[in-house]
Amino acid sequence: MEKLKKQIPHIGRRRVPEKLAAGEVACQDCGMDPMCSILEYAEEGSHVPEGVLLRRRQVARGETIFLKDDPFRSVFAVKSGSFKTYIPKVSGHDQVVGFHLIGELIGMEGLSSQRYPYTARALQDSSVCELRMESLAETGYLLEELQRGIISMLSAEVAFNHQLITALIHQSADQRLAGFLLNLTKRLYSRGMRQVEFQIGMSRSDIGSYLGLASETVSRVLTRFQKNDLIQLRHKRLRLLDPDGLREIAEH
Amino acid sequence: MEKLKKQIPHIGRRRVPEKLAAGEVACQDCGMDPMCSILEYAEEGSHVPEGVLLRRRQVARGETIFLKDDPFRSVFAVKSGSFKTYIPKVSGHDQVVGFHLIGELIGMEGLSSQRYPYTARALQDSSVCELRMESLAETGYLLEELQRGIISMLSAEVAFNHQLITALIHQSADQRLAGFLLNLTKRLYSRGMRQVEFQIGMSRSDIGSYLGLASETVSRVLTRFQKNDLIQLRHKRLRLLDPDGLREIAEH
DNA sequence: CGTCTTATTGAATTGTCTCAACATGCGTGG
DNA sequence: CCACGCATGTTGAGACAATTCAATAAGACG
Repeated sequence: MEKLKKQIPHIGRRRVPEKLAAGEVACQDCGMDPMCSILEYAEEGSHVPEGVLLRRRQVARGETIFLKDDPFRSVFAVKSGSFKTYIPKVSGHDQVVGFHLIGELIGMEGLSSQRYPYTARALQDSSVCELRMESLAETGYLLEELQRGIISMLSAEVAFNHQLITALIHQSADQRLAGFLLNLTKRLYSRGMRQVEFQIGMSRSDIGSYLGLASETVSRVLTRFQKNDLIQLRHKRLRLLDPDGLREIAEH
Repeated sequence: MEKLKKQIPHIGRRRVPEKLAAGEVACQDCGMDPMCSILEYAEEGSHVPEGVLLRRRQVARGETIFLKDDPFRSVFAVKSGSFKTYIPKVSGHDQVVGFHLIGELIGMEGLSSQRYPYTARALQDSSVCELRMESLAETGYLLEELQRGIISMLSAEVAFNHQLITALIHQSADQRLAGFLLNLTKRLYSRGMRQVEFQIGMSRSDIGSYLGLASETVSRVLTRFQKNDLIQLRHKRLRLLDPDGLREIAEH
């Protein structure tokens, strides 16, 4: 990603100054930025058709932006709010496969099969930017840089999943949750969200599904963390009081 | 991958007929094939430098082809034998993150960070082909088709990992092992290995690490499968006697 | 042929799940 | 704006699958 910027250094500077709504990620902190940059740069050559990049669509809490097995059209970036991606199950509980925070991308994994492998639903009122890969492909317009960005992102995703798998396998409920909380705040921090307190959109059962725990276990562990002054958790507002303590637990 | 072949239909036909050593995967069944094909095709234009594609290096059992955090150089394809990839842990057991059978690729995930995220070790005497991405990149030679192949492979990998995560979370030891055995044979079958009996290179603890089970549990379940005439397992030779029975268990 | 590693089997322990009751929050409509 | 009802979260007790520890058996390899 950073490499990409170095290759096209004039990008970013020439970007139109943006007005940030409260709680929105800045473009330079957004995961879509490398691709947006390339597209905007390319626009001068006017090869990019209209409607390839749709900016800041509002998505209401509970709304889906695509369903599992929908034909792959677009990659989305979360501008504000948060999403969960999950595989719907007939037998009761869905399987949550990911949380997508501010500045992160959704839908990339549809590239191979040309179908989305999961449903994406807003956990709270959110907004997204949409990159219509379909239109891009149709015009035969798939810049090498763009592809490189995609490759970079996908291989990062794979690495992250390896970590997740390792975590799920060997770690106790305490370790998983400590790691999860640290991961959340780390991700938000890297996107420029530097508050001490965060709104976590996901429910206990979402977290449980994602981490392979019963929602009751999630609840129990979180209250215990709270009793030990590791975190503060009121309703859906989270504050890490003792990140080092959590790290201690996560790494054992 | 298939799409790739359609786009360049003359590829494959023009390939030099190869002599297959016993137990080797045929080039047309190998995961590297789309990339090899492109490279060979391109050779006529003589843009590809020497030494980008190294064919059939022998790797002895127990030997590593790269270590975790080594600088990323190449992607490898397994021509014969099998490999495990794992994250070494100071505290005793390593975490196995993947098995790589005949015709499958290793190392792709190093692309993003430019370092290998795991160590790759031969489970038995094996041979590999090596694609030196480094040299490719240096010459500025990164075909769009090649990139598309990589993207396709990576997003398939992500999808597979989602499945794996789901499996690890909700499934019992029996289900995981049944699924694992079916997956192994399915992969071998798709690479042209059609024997009823296979040499599985991995130990019980490798399997346990990979599936998140104690090696004792793996052992117990496998012997139970054997008692129920689902499989035959002598030493390291495996035969599926009742795939439907296994499917029944895996899908519950 | 003996040694070292890997696999099997047994018995006791434990972390997490399930089931269940209760509490709290949230959105809706009156 | 409040009251109601449903969804979500908390807490407790019992059940159970898989782990751990341990002892033995069976291969692998020089």
